Amino acid sequence: MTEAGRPIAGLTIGELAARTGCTPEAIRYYERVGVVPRPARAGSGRYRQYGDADVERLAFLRRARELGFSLAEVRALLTFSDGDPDRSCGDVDALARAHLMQVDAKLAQLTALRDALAGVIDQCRGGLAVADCRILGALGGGARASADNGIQTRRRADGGVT
Amino acid sequence: MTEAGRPIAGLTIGELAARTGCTPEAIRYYERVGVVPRPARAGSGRYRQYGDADVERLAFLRRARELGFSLAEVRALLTFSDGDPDRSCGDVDALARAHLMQVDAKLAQLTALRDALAGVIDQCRGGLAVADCRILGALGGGARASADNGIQTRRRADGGVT
DNA sequence: CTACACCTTGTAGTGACTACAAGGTCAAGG
DNA sequence: CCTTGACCTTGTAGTCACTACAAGGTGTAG
Repeated sequence: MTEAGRPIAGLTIGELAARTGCTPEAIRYYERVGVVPRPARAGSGRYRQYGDADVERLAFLRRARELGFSLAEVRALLTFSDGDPDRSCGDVDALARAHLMQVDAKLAQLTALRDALAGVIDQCRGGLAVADCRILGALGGGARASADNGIQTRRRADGGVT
Repeated sequence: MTEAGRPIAGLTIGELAARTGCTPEAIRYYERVGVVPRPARAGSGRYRQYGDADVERLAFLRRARELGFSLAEVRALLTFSDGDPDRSCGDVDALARAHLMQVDAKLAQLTALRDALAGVIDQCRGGLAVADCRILGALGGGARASADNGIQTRRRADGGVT
């Protein structure tokens, strides 16, 4: 790979960081958890030395993270691309599709949240006294209903839409 | 408050949890970080004893969390509603609006992510060899461009769209 | 009296880093 | 040669909002 231009001789972690948009701390973290391999150390000192392959791997990692893949998913993608290059990419496709479904689900949740929040805000003109605030009312108002409903599910599976 | 029905005498943490949809562990956590006050302990034993006000506060907290407010924001909202009830609720309104803007921004990012991911998937028919996989290509392809651009911003402010 | 469900505290783990401390190394300038 | 200062090294602790677990205490029903 890297068909364009001369190969990069030896990068320090800071240079690699600058080229890939990661921080050196993040790169060391990736190394620690085994998502990127431990690089050679320069003969003279003991600084980490990176090359083209590292730049690519890290750029890949960063892009995948930006697309919302978890580090575990990125690890899987990297395993695929590290493996037999003649194998079918069906696994990669499946992972990406599964992730897309998750993103769509999250999008739906977030949209619902947005509308609920906008609705709550819409009821408040901001000029009321706190005692009559519609936002606080809307947020607090459900307690009685819940209590009247009696005991509900514990251990909810939230989905963490934050 | 609780204008409907008789007041609740004394709830254990488990009962409070069931009524508010939290877990007992989460409630103890909220107490530890000071978002909910330390309750009285029953005279007989040393179990936590909760009442109506706690049910309301916790229900409020949970609803606000479900709307994506951080615990810090919930704390602020609770401080407003704990304070002078005659004060204007403009602060509440401002906080909610700021939060809505954050949600909208996240929504935009997530939508862009979705489209990028869908586009990447669209290029792959799943039958290719890994070496030619369009998904891996699309994710890894930017390394050279980035490298050619030279050094970029470090310490990016990500926005964390996950 | 014994089982059992629930409670108590405290600690450690999650994900994906970030922040800091205390020290080592390297290239350039004087 | 020596110093300065930027960068690197390791290791540890902190973030957020919890969850999970361990080891033991309590309350109630049979």
